[in-house]
Amino acid sequence: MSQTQLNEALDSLKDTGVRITPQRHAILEYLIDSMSHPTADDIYKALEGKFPNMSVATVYNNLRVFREVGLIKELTYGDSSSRFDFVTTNHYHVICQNCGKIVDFHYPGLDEVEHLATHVTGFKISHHRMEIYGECPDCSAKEAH
Amino acid sequence: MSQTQLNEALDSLKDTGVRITPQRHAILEYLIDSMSHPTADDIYKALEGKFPNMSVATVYNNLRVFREVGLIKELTYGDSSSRFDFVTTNHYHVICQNCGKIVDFHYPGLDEVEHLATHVTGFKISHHRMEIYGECPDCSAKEAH
DNA sequence: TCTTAAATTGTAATGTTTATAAATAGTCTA
DNA sequence: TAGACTATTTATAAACATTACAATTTAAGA
Repeated sequence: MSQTQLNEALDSLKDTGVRITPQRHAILEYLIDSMSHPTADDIYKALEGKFPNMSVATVYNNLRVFREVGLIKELTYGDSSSRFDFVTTNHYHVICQNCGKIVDFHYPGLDEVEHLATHVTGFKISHHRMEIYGECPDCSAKEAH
Repeated sequence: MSQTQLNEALDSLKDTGVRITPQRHAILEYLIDSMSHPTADDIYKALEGKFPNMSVATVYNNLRVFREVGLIKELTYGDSSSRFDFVTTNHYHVICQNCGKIVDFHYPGLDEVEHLATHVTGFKISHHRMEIYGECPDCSAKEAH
């Protein structure tokens, strides 16, 4: 795991005056380690062993805190529940419409889109998000069988 | 209103073997006319006068049908409920993070992104979505007061 | 160690969306 | 046009994710 990322995250929490609780430590650690994009429930279930008494509300509360501090991004796809992604470098996501697999896709940020949007709409643009949808190689292979 | 769009939509429903009911007609008409991006509940409330007995389930059912036929797009932003958009030309959305206003932003489709994603990930890409976030002029003006 | 405000917990409540079964109504055929 | 078949609507209940709340616990600074 990336101890550096975790420490940096903890520091930035301290700087914002957010207390470091064992639960927060564990949730952050899980978000950094898991190469997936877990839902709140995924996190809750994954930490059940370590924190048998942890409440679902704690997971949600802290995910909100982390989001407000800018440590994580909330991804809302079509499905019922949000997914959470630890913020590292700028990247987009490619999503398999068949099995739901999410693959990181590094691509230079589309700054020119934001600039044009500023001109056309008069908005003060802060950021954008993009997702790319398709079928992953595994699913394509299975289909061909 | 665009009678043409409505008729084309009704035709493409007929072609797929979907029955034209008064409720479907009204929901489609509302989606085409409303320049906003309504939620299922918005639609339900808007048609209450015309169809006092219409069920919420009918709205949801038909929005799913329309989506499957490709007439509308379902947009899942951060908020609690999905929004629905009648598909016309390719455009993206600029969203005000303060008041929630959604403005259409016409921009040539980012085909090269899809191509690169194909190469890098091996996915069979079908489409992508992008949203741009910021603060609308009205909200900026109010803040400055 | 003590104090205090913040965080956690457990539970109830909210709100959106789906499932289900009975009633209704389009559309096709004769 | 009438009748039959099946899709659709309705009403309601259920599922599900997320939030609100009050009581308890705890992190962190003095």
